Amino acid sequence: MPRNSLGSLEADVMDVLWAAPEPRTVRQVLDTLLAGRTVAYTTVQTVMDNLCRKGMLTREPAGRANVYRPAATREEFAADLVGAALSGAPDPAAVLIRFADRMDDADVRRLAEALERRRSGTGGPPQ
Amino acid sequence: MPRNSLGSLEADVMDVLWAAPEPRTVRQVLDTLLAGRTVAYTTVQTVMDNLCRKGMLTREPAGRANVYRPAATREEFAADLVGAALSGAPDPAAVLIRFADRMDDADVRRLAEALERRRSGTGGPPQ
DNA sequence: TGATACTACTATCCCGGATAGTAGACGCCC
DNA sequence: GGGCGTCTACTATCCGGGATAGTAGTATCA
Repeated sequence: MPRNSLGSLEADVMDVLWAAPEPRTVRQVLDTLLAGRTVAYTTVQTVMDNLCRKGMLTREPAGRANVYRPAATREEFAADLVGAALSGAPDPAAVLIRFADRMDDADVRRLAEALERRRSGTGGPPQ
Repeated sequence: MPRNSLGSLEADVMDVLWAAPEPRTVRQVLDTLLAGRTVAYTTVQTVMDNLCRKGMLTREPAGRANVYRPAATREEFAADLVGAALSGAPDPAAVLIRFADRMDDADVRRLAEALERRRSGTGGPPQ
């Protein structure tokens, strides 16, 4: 079963790029992936090209190769997924309230505090 | 593109069953679906059988047919999806905080209040 | 200029969902 | 009680997307 709307290789590639402080070439991503699995250069290249077409990655020339960087942070992407999960639900807030029942107390506290901060208008969203 | 981890027909069937106050037979679901699309009885039957095998529906005999009911409410299912969307994110609460930026103020208020209620230990989750 | 590395294009395989046909069982009506 | 209609179970086909990778072309460097 594909992880999170991405295929398994796609997700692995995104993980590598999200973990990297700098944009990466296909070769660099491949080398990282080879630590945990076997996959051909061209396979990774195709997947990264697909991710570009889907808007998940941006590409820019660097020397004779291209470097790729995530178009969104992992958090932004995950937030999109949450939005998709909630689309079609008649009451999104009710779903999140239910979901909060499964969260641990520390996360609930952090979330509650963040919401309070937003409600009091203090917070422009960070970043 | 499939809606929310379910195929489009699967999602339509679930919508019918979630909207129904009582469990429904294949025939009844089919009749509802036929208002908006053309689909064969056996197609619906296969899809509902698949949903049973996936644990999304439960089936019980009723007269000479079976009736089907959702194994979980729409909210519970959506909460599962949210959980899946958050799995793999290193900081789930951060994702939700980011997502809250996209919610309208009324929903944020409701969510914040529900979280406060939970933190003060008042609320066993409804259901 | 030849070796190397990168890209673009293409092809194959596989899986899951969508779709529906067929066969068998069961109950009902005449 | 036998045919008719309905229901279920099983099976088959089709299609799209992801995974995988090969080939050809191009650019770069020694």
